[in-house]
Amino acid sequence: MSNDPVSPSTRPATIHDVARESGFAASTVSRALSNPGRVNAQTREKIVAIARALNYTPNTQARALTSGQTGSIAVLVSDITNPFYFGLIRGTQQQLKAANYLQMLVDTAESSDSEAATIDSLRRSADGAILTASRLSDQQLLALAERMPLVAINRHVPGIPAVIIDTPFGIDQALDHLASLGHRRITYVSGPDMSWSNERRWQRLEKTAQKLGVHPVRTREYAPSMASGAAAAEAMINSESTACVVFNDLIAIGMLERFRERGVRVPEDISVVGCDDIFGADFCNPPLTTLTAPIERAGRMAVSMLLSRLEAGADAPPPPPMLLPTHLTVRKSTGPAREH
Amino acid sequence: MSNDPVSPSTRPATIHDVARESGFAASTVSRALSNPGRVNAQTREKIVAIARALNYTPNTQARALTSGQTGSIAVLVSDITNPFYFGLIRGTQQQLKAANYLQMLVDTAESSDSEAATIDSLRRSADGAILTASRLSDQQLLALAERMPLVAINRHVPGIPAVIIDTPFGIDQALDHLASLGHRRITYVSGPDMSWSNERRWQRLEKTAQKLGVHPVRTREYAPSMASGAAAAEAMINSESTACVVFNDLIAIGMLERFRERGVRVPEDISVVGCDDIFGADFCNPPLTTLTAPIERAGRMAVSMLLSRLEAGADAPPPPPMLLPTHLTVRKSTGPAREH
DNA sequence: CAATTTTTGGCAAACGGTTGCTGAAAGTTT
DNA sequence: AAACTTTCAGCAACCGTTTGCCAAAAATTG
Repeated sequence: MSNDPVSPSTRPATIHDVARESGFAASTVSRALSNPGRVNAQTREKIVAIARALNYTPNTQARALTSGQTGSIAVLVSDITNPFYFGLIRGTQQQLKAANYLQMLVDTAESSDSEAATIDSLRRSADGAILTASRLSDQQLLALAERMPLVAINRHVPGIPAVIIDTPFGIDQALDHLASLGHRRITYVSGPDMSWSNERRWQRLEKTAQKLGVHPVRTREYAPSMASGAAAAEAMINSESTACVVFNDLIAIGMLERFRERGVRVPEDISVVGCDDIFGADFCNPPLTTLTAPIERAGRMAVSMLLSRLEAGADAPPPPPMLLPTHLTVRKSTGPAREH
Repeated sequence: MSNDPVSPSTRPATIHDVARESGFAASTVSRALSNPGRVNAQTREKIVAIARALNYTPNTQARALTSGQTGSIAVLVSDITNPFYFGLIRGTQQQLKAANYLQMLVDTAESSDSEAATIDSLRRSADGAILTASRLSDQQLLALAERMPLVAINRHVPGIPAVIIDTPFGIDQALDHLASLGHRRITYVSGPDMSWSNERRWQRLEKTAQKLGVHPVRTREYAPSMASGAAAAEAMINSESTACVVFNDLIAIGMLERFRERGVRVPEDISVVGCDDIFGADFCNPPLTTLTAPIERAGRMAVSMLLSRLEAGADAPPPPPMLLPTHLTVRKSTGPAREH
């Protein structure tokens, strides 16, 4: 091949260049490229050939202006620091790429005011948004959903399409597991009070524990970071529980570290169950027994849901929330309860 | 407050709505909002007030059409599966957000053909791009750089602005460390042959090892994943080296796992040094001695570099590559060489 | 107070596409 | 062969901004 795959550094060819070169009108070129049935096969062929030769790429901005379609989806995460989101982002990225959409990654780390404002400014640049762990109120969320197609992850608000990882379902398995190992007093190491998932997990734990004749205890809230695992570990040491279920793996792994520093053996002295099965849960020390969540799959589902919603139009009835099951993955951080 | 922060579900206000409401022309509104000096202070105030009341958000697409500025930057990663990139993405995200840019995250997982094509289609939707571990040839990269502002990470091509994590510098420290522990034969566990960083690391290791009177050995290439760590570990076991420096932490952690399964003790039998210090390197078992790279900082730097390049204009001379130092973080995976 | 300069706001033409409408050409039916 | 239908391509308006140019108004100067 003598000619470069990359043309000289002139400005990109427009639809008008293709029109001039081919002798057809711009409108015909437009239709030839995006509305195949609307134009003679021969004409289309000719136009397509010329477009390719000119290395023509439609300008997404301009297209968005009339069609209203931007070809990109915003993915909002509340804290890009949390590895849980990595799986999610990976999932959304895969699916978006497959559907030829672009992913706009946005970190909303701030107050809910800024979150609403951010989304609002995005409304023009994205065809829809995927919200993970949104801090918006139900009303804010609903108001937003009227203005822009939305899918929420791990958040249930009636009327808003959602993908929900059914960790409570896994909680039952975790409690069965712990109860059968002889644990009679189990602490739930709580995540942020504002977190919807956190509340759900605790409620399920409380209920199921009572059924199993196990005594449930709840800690104060801890930020979802490894660092706060240290404090949580101390709290566990001072408690009388022999096992804990932790809001997420990040805190759990932090606790493991602290336990080792303090000479507390896991699982001989204390059993630990995490939630999510993030990257690292399998190779930490000891490997963490955890509720494996299909994180990537959740990301992919959310995208599919959003995309099919875009096709269906906003007036279509919102689909029911999609529940993704979790399962307990037993590793080395759980064992028989210690004797008193 | 009686009125919602979110207006009713009508379509968003345009500049014309603001114009009509305020009695000024659209052009004046435009100038009032984006070209402060060009308009009377009072008029501006009035317009700003009305714009706010109408909850007006400029349409980025339309703006991009005339101004040529999209307000977003593309970040290309070759494999979003690799946690190394998370740090990077986090860094770019932070800096972009601070500068009020949007991040378009793109996974180029494929052949270099598709990479070039992807970037080309992005040219219209982004003001610039950050390339991490690009598989493009030097020429392709240079051609691309003519058409769109670029910053490369960990890739040096003369004429292309770059941020380079100076791992080779750290390699020296690692070798000093290992040599002083009595290791006399050190294996470099190689990453992908095509990787620029991989080549640099090996060359430095080879050179420095010889200076220190240590015998350097190089393995075949391994894919940068935990899974390939198993094979790499086997290779180490069958070799006569007592220590290894591994292309990256991902492989290294995979090796650690395998060593444990095989009953090989780290660091008693074999010492392992990783590269990058990714999430997890501190809590794996044993915690990994590694070359800590300022990953997030690299992301931030790349963004700053790109942004200042956008301001300076493409004709400004390309800045020299920015070298970011690494340092050895000693944890528990390295120890005295075993006796023969 | 006339002449000149500076401010300030409006008109209209882009930017690069899409799309409703129109009419010519071609094909079909009687 | 006339009447009717379908296919196909072009015209022109429009999407929401920005910006060059112009003129009215205001401020400055002589």
